[in-house]
Amino acid sequence: MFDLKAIRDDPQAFDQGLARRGRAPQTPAILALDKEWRAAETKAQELQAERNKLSREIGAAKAKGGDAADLMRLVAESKDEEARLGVEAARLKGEVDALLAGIPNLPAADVPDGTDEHGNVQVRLHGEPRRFAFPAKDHVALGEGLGLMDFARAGKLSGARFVVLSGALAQLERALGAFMLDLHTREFGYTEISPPLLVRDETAYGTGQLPKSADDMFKTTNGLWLIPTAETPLTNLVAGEILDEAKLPMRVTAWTPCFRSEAGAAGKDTRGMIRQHQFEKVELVSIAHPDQSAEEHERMTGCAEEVLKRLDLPYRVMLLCSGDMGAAAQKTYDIEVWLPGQDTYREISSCSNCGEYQARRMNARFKPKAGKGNRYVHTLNGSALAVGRTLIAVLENHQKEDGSVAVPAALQPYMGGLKVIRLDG
RNA sequence: GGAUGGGUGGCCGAGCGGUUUAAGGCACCGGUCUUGAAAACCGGCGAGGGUGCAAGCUCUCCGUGAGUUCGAAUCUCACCCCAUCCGCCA
Repeated sequence: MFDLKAIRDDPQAFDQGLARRGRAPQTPAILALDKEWRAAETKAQELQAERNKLSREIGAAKAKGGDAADLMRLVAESKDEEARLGVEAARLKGEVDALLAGIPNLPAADVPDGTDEHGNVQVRLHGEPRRFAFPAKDHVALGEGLGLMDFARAGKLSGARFVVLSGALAQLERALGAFMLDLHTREFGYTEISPPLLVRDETAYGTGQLPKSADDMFKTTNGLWLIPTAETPLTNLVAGEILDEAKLPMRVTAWTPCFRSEAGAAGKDTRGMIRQHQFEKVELVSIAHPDQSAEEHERMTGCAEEVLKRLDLPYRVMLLCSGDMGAAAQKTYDIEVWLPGQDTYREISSCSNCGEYQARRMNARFKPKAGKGNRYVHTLNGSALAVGRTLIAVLENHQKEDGSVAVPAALQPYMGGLKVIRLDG
């Protein structure tokens, strides 16, 4: 959502921002509707003011035991017109709001221009792409080879894009989630949250999944949405609230399943665990002061990177270009992990600063110590990390020629001291 | 799922058809007093919008949405949420 006043003040800047995202100018339509709405609103309010005044006079007359029939007739005369204008104003405002709600966030100034992922810029590289003296297997070959990753049975239970993990791989998934949570809570000051996995329309709207991405989510028969990411419940924790400035930044984390219908991804990443309807993810969310959100964004990205460092996984950090960012983001870093089985880097985390885009939709504000009024907070979210894809990365990067997999030292305490996952267990 | 009681500003809480312009308190801000602080006292203090250069004027908001009325926080209906009890249940 956007500040209508800012759009009125500088429509050019707004459309230029949209152009960077490859969007057509929106302000002519917005401002035309806005003008109509304000005209209707002003007229309706004038009639309301008049009616309020007359009603007070009626009250006063009746209190004195007088006759108010003339005044009451006067009110009745303008009633239809007032109602008509009121409905008209509400309709126009609804149109403006609907238009604004569908527009993506404007890119931050330091986001590179571009139309797709080819415009992204590498900002950091950590480690070297791993090479083996033997042909690298992908996670499917490794997992199935170990007898611990079963797509056939998952298909029997649930269909495509599901997996059954067992034994040491099920344990590895649990170890990864627990390790990540411990890192973020103990070393980076995040508060662990166990949120609902089903949310209402308003909640999905607040973070921007609705109205645009309804097709990407699963809906229950009683109208709730299965969360596509813990960003949704975590960010909405502060919806409708006026926070104490001293409490910022508020940092929360959760390890949850995520559910995605992958409606537009037919044929993409159909092999293996890369793209599933259900996966686990540890999410970081910060509710930050507007002056500190850029700094918080860097910090959050660093927290996600730390997970990869401790698991000894090579990665690079990409600054997304204007055309490749999600709708809510004003700036996004993707972290891509090296996958030897695919001989490429694949996204394993996405850390975004959403500025006040989500805060406006959620009506999440804080009371500044200095100055008057309330200000919108900035919201940030980042995966740290996507557990399913981290599991893939561990398998592929720590594989050995015989198909066994070394457990990174950081995870061994979470696996009962297990050092190597091998065929016989 | 059934019954009952509730949802009022940042928080607590009164109000249950017309000076509500939402009492009172807490918190917060400014001031007096003080070496400083506390206490006490005085004053200020909800949000969003329209209009205007501005001072100001004005509209909306008491869970949400409809309705009754000249006039609704207050009455009616539906829905949502919370609490308690009962039922069911991991």
